[in-house]
Amino acid sequence: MTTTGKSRSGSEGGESGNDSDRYTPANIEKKWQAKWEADGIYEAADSVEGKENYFALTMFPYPSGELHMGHWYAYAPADTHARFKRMQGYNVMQPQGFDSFGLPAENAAIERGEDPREWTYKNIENSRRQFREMGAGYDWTRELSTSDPEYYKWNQYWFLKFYENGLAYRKHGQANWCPQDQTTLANEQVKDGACERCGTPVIKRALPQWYFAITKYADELLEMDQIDWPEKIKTMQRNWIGRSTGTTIGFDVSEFAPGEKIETFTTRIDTVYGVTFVVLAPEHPLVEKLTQPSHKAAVEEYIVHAGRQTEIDRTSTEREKTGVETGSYCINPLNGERVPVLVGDYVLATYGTGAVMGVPAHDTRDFVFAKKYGLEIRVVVAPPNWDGGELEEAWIPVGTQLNSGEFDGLSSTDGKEAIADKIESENIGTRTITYHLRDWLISRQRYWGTPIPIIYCDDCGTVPVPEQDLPVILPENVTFEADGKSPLAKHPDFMHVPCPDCGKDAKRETDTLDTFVCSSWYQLRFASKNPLEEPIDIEKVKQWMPVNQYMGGAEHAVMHLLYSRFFNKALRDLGYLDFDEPYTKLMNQGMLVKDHKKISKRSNPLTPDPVVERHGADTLRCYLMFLGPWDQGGDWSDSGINGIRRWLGRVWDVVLRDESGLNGSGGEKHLDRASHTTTKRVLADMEAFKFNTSISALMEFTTEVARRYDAGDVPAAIWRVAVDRLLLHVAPLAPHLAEELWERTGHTGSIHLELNPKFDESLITSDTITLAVQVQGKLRDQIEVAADIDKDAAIAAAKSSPNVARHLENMAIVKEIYVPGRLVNIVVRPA
RNA sequence: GGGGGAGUGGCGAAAUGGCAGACGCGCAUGCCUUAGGAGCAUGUGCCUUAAUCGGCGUGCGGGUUCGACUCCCGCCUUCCCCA
Repeated sequence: MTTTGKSRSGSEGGESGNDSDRYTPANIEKKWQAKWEADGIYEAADSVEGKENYFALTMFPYPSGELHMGHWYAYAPADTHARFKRMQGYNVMQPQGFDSFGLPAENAAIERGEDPREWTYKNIENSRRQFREMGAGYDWTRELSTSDPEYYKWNQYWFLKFYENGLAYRKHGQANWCPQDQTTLANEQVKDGACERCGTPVIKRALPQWYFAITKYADELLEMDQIDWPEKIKTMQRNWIGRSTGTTIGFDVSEFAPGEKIETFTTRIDTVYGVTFVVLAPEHPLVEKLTQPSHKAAVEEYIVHAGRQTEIDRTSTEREKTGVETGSYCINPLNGERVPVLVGDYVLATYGTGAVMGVPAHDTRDFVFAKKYGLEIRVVVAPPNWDGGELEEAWIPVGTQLNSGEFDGLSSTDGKEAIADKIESENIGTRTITYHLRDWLISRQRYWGTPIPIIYCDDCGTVPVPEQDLPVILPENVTFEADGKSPLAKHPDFMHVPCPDCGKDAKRETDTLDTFVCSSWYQLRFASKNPLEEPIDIEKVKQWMPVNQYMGGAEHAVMHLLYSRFFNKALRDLGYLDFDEPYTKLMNQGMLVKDHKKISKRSNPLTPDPVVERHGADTLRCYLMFLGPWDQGGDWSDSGINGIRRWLGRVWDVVLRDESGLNGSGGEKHLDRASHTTTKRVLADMEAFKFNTSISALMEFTTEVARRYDAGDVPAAIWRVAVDRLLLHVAPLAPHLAEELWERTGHTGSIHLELNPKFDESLITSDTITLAVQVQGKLRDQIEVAADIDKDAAIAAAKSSPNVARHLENMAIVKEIYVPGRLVNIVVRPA
């Protein structure tokens, strides 16, 4: 079907005249977006008679400006899945909002003098518009932005509740400090020793900071049996929490520092008889006391040098391990030996006890260290069949205890327990559980965040802001300088307040909360529609939570997802929630790349708007889902999108055909089989997020429906039912197109409120089947046989094939295999 | 160094242990046409062939099996996470 009189330019949507006959996305998408919103078809009631609630949530975006193609890749398939669940009969609630506090807004202020508030809300507006253009079926009545006072007020509320219950505390300590962003960072935000946001190497800085006591929940956070999450994410969380069981043991140094011991932690107490030195972190408090005058100069120089290194440098396995002697010795409590105490920068003060026992024979790093400094390497866990010779490298696996006093001869597995027993019974140490997980550092020396509701009074100390004074409003008119102080600290009106307890002049806390606090509980706020003077609506939360399906990128595996689980458990223990986990099911989409490279604004840009303009939102949605399995990511190429556009054009064309003249017969079985097979495939694939194969199935079905029409071998009514089925399956994928065609083919009401078609297994099976026939496992023919054929008949039929017979000549049949409905395999050997 | 993915045509990819390459891109040939970034039809893994037949083929090397992209063992490459 071609139109005439088209101009050469603007062939996509600039046509006039016969537009109604052609698929022209621009003509229909805006119309339906407006109508859906006016009709409120995606607004979820908190309960619907006869329907189960289904909370579909996708990690909300940071409004950085434009939604880029990566956002589309995350949100469009997620929206399709939520639409699919709605058509499966669930009362679906799919909200959207904005995680709108954070550094980029503030950096825009510092770099370009833009007001962070204006910048942020302008971006939110823009993102909202783009979500609408995507055709996303969000319940906008639940929208929230975390930078709104009515949201962040409740961050402050939770902070106070945590504080009252010992879950929030302030501590002077070594914090991760990003010199570029001029702020502290949580451990989770340090990647490879650098700031995860800007890549600047992170240094340690002593500061008083606020923490959430997430480590109190370390053990419970390790329990993940009841959540249906990718094993990969669970593993990452387990590794991050990093529970290890071992033994803490003290090495006496009273000879040099009266009454003192060096506490060390080891998971390999079985090797304790092999200790030939002990290493302290340069920051260890005993270094000063233990350094002998003769070694003082060398140690001090070493410590200065170490202070200039980043943690990543210090712990890199590539780098040579260095150390320096203190001149002191300590006593191994197991064998009474006197071993040297060194300072080494590969030991970090912030992990474990800040000191390690050196067992060169059984630890890789200690081995290298001992070789370098000529320290003794004493084997105490003998490798199997060890000849007593020098080791080439440290022996890490299990072995037989040796040089270990009364424990000689035990396997090191048993030795570990026996030695730990002895240490505990003699009170020289204890079994200890340690975690890699640290408490969550939540203070940020930044402006664009939630003010921490604390006041410091000279007389009363740390005083929480009274609940009725919340929210502590983030002031306007602040000055931005990258000088490591929160702009709030330079805002006198904000800072100086009377003490809530005594009324004397006092100062506010000027740090703000880590923005991950905002995203730790937003799902509860989405579930609590229109809460008035409370953080969450407990009754509504019960109706919706936990989230049925959570979707988002795997980059949040150990930050957001862990914090959110912690929040849920903490709020449960504070009496707000009655469930343990926030997200029942988790799906991680993969990364969208272009030319195998990460998409980036500067070097590898990819924006959706031109594609939407040219092909429409439906085409882009479907194309992103057709690229490949969603969880494995996709590789964008411009050329492939035409295939999807053609398919949607074919759907348009076939659905709008006039079937009134159809009155043939004979093709009904074909059409039934195709219909029910398609439904079976699509229902299973959509449920499992396999959008790519769903679309393949629908492409094939589109061809079948057109073929039956062309063949004219089905009655009109039956053909039209198949077309409706096609549209219903297309609806979650290409919502505008399906809605337009649904209306044009005489239906009333939105297609998105319809239910998915069902399938009848008995209509899928056919009377005849094609059997593959193999000889020696190689395909030799394909034969058409009755579907219910038995083994003997199938084999007989196979042998009657001339091509098969040729391969059986002069052969003796060894075995005959029949796989019902699939194939025959004849195994032979030369006769 | 540890943990986890992934490796299949020119490209994106599909395949409960059972006909490898569905579906789509691209390409080729043809049709249509007011010549165009449109539409339709047919073909398209590689080698051989006029065509069949046949042979080869899922990163590499072994193994289990009547039968392996799929399961097992050992490598290689690559991506992500953690050190």
